Formats: sequence, structure tokens, C-alpha cells
Amino acid sequence: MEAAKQFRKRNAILACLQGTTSHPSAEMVYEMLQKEHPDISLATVYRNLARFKSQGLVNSVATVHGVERFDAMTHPHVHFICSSCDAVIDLPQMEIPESLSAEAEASSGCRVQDCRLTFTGLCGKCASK
Amino acid sequence: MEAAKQFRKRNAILACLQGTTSHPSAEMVYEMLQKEHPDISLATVYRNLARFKSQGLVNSVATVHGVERFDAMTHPHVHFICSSCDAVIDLPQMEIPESLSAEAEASSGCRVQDCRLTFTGLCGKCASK
DNA sequence: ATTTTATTTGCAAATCATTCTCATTTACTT
DNA sequence: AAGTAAATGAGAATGATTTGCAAATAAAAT
Repeated sequence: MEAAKQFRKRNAILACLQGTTSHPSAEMVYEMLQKEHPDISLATVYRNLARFKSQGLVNSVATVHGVERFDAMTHPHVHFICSSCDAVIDLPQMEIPESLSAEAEASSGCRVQDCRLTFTGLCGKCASK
Repeated sequence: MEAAKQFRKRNAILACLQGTTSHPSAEMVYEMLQKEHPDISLATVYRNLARFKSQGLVNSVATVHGVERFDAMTHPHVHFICSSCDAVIDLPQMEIPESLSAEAEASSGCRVQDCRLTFTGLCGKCASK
């Protein structure tokens, strides 16, 4: 059984994002793909991340120290950013209350398309140091 | 009655942020100060914004198209970002439920220091076009 | 299968926001 | 007035991201 020849690198980039919960940056994706595709270019990673974003396959969930972090999970969820180690962590147990978006629209006249809830602080590891 | 001579530009930068609800970027602050201080340098704006941030006088509330946006309001509140015109708008009517941070800590073992709730969509103006 | 056409990619240069260096200016202290 | 420390301006440096372009790859047409 062969991997499809089409879009080999593009698919690898998407698979990389889908196979991790670490919310990597473009550079992190590039490094993660080095073994599998030693000849990949960083520009290709950026290009395809931009494409995925415009297709709704991938979201940018945060910008940490000026670096964009990505997530292949399209279902909106809650994140935690560690200010010590810069980890971006899912909080899958938590739900964003449905009512919030409606409340926002009602109180402001805006049309809400997306809602993001992000905590900052110290992750478990860093807190215990 | 005279304005203090001390820190004239620094104070102007802080006053600028405190006198607007538009969540400007460093560059926008720089432009807003052109009349009052035509000789100010962009580096000074960046330097002082960084200082204010580390002093807790100013928060960075969002990064829009790679550009950091600032807010002199330290009381945590809810924001709306228009994906069409890039406005960052306060939703002062809305409260972030107190319980959320506690829930996040309980479910994750993280120590929450800050909580940010941000909606994205079309602002009133852009929605009616 | 071979030619034609369109898409994807690598590389390097360009861009843009932000930070840094360093010489100068400003304000405070004596 | 002279000394000292902090703040500033100007421009160079940095770092992330984007872009231009030519080469490689894949798809379509023959």
C-alpha cells in the first residue's frame, strides 16, 4: 500500500497537525517533519498552513511571543498558555457556554462567528518548580 | 499650571492609551501622538509600551494580522475583533463568569493568572454592508 | 506513452513588526 | 554650573512570515 503521490508534503503537514495536541508553530511543524521529509522547505509549511486556514481545516489559536500557533481541531475549545514554557494546552474538559456568543451579539450589534476562551498562567509542570 | 517636564513622552503615550477605547497598535499610538509630539520616535512608543506592560499598567489584548494591540484597562474584560476592519472593540456589558478560572484550574492542574474571552466576527458597521 | 498545462515546491530575497545599540538630550541632584 | 542617571531618536539588527521565480511534479489532453 502506497501513500498517495499527490500533495505529499501538503498532506504530511496536515497530518502532522492532526496528530499532535501541541499547537505547534510553523517552525515546529517544519522540525517535526524533518525525518519524514528532510527536503521540505519552511516556505512550504507556511504556504500550506495559510491555505488550510483559509479552507477552515486549521485554526490559529494563539500568538505567543510573536509566533503564531496552529491547531487542526476546528471544533472551538478552550486553551491554556503557560507563561513560563510557552506551551499551549487544550482544556478539552471545558465547554464554552453557548449563551456567551448570543449575549455578545445582543449587547453589541456584532455578528459573532467565533469565540475563543484562553487562560494564561503556569502549567502543571512549571507550577511545581 | 504647567505639565510636568518629567517623562513628557512617556506620559503622553500612557495618556493616549487611557484616552481611547480603540485598542491601538504601537504604530497607531505613534500616529495619534504626531500632532502633540511630532518628534517622537516609534522606538520610544515600543519601549514604553513594553515598560507599561511589565508594570501592569497596560495589557496586550490581541494580535491582529501579526500586530499587537494594547489596552490601558487592567480590569479583565471581553473583546470583539472584526475580521473585516480589524477593529478591536470592548464589550463592557459582558462579564467573564468567575467560575471559569476555577473550573480551568480544577480540570487541568494549571495555575490560572489571567483569562481572556474574545469573539471574532463582523462589527456592526461591517455587518451592515 | 508523449506533449501540454496547471499546481506545488525550494530557495533566496523581500517585507513587516519589533527590538536593540549607541550617541545625544533631558531632567534631577549637588 | 557640573555630574549623574534616565529617556529618547535614529537607524541598524533581528526574527517571523511572505513573495517571486524557476525547477520539479502531477494532471489532462492527445
